[in-house]
Amino acid sequence: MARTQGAQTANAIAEVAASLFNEHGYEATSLRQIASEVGIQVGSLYNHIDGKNELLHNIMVGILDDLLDAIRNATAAGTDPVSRLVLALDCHIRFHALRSRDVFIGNSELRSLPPENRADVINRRDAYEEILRDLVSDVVHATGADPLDVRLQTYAILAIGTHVSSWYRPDGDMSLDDVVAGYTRVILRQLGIEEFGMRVGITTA
Amino acid sequence: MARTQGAQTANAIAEVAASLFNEHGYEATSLRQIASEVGIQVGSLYNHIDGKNELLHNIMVGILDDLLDAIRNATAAGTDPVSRLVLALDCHIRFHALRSRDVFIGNSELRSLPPENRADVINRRDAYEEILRDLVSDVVHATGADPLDVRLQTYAILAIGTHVSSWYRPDGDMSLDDVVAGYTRVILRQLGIEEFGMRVGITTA
DNA sequence: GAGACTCACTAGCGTACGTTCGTATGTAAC
DNA sequence: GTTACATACGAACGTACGCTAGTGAGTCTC
Repeated sequence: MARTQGAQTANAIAEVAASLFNEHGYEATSLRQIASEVGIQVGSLYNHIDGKNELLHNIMVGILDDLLDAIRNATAAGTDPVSRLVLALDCHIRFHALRSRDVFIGNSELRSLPPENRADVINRRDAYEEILRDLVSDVVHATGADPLDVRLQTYAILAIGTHVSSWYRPDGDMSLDDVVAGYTRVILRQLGIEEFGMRVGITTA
Repeated sequence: MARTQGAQTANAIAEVAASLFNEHGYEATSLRQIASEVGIQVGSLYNHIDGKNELLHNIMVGILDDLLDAIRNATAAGTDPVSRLVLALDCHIRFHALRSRDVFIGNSELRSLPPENRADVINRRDAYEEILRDLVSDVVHATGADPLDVRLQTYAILAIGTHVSSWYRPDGDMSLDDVVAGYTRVILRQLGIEEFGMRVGITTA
C-alpha cells in the first residue's frame, strides 16, 4: 500500500471531517472518529494533514472560494443590472441549498478557527457581501427604484441564503426550482422592482 | 459563607456560562473556565448545577420562553392583523438584536444538546414559527394581498431576525430604531402591503 | 535488484476534560 | 449553644483528547 492511495485517502478524510463537523460540530468531533470512519488509524491521518485545525480551515476557505467563483461566473452572463441580480439570486439560493453542509460549517465554526486564520475567512465573506451590495446598488440606480435601505436589503438577501441552507432538503416538499423562483419574486418585490423582474422572465403567477 | 450566597452564585454561573458559550462555543468551554470566571473552584459548581449540559439546556429553553412571551405580549395590543404584524416585527427584531448572545447560542448549539432534551427546544421553536406564520396569514386574508408564498415569507422574517442578532451592535452606526423601522418597511413591502403599513404609522420616508 | 519514497500501523506522550468525594466553614433555626 | 444546612474547598477518578515517533510493507524510479 503506497504511492497511489494518497489522494483518495486525503479526499476521504476531508469528506468525513466535513460530515462530522456538520453533524456534531468541530470541537465535538475527534480525530479518532474521523480516522475510524475513513477506515484508518489516528496516527495515519498525519500523513495527510498537519493537524485537526487544517481540516476546518480548508473547508471554510474552500466553500467561500467556491461561492465567490460561482457568483462571479453566474453574473457574467447578465446583460443588465436586473438580469445580473436575478442570476445572482439564482446562484446564491441554489448554492446555499445544495452545499448546505459546508455552508453551515462556514457560518457556525468561525470561532473554532485560531485568530490568525480568521482573516482568510472574513475577507472572503466581506467580498461576497460587497458583490451582493453592488448588485443591489446597480439595480437601484438603473431602475430608479426606492431601495428603502441598501444595506438592510443586502443583509436580508444574505440572511435568506443562510436560512435556506438550514431548512432546505432535496427530499422535502418544495422543489429547489420553486424555492429559487419564490425567493426571487419576494426579493425583487422588496426591492421595489417586481415589474422589472417580469421583463427578465420572473413571473408572479 | 452559606445560606445567602446561593442564588447570586447560581446567577453568576448562568451568566458566565452564557458568555463563554457565546464566545467559544459549548464544547470549547470548560467547567474550569466557568468556575474560574465566577471565582470558585470546579467542584463547587456542582452545588448549583447537575452537570454542564444543564447550563446549555437552561439557556436554550429560557431564551425561547422569553421570546414566546415577548411576541404574545407584543401582539396582544394590536387591534387588527396589520398592526399586530407590525407590533410583532418590532418585538421580533428588537428581541434578536438585544438578546443576541442567548439567541446565538440557541441557534448554534442545538446539536450539543443530548437528543432527549432537544424536543423542548424544537417544540418552542416550531411554536414561534407558527405564531409568525399565522400573523402573516391573517394579514394576507385581511388585506387581500398576494403573499407570493406564505411559508417563504415567514422564513424570510425568521432569517432576518437571526441575522440581525449576528451583526447588530448597540454601538454600531445604525440605531436599533432605524433597524426596526427599516426592516419593517422592507417586510411590509415584500408582503405587498406597503400602503397598509402607512396607515399604522410606518412611513417610507 | 537497489534505493527512495509513500503511507499505514502500533504504542505512547502529556494534557485536559467532566464529575465525584470527603471535608471545612459559616449562617440560620430553635 | 446546639443542630442542621448551604456552600465552598482541594484532591482525585477515569477517560478522552491531539499529536508524535518508530517501524514495516508496498511501489515507483533507475
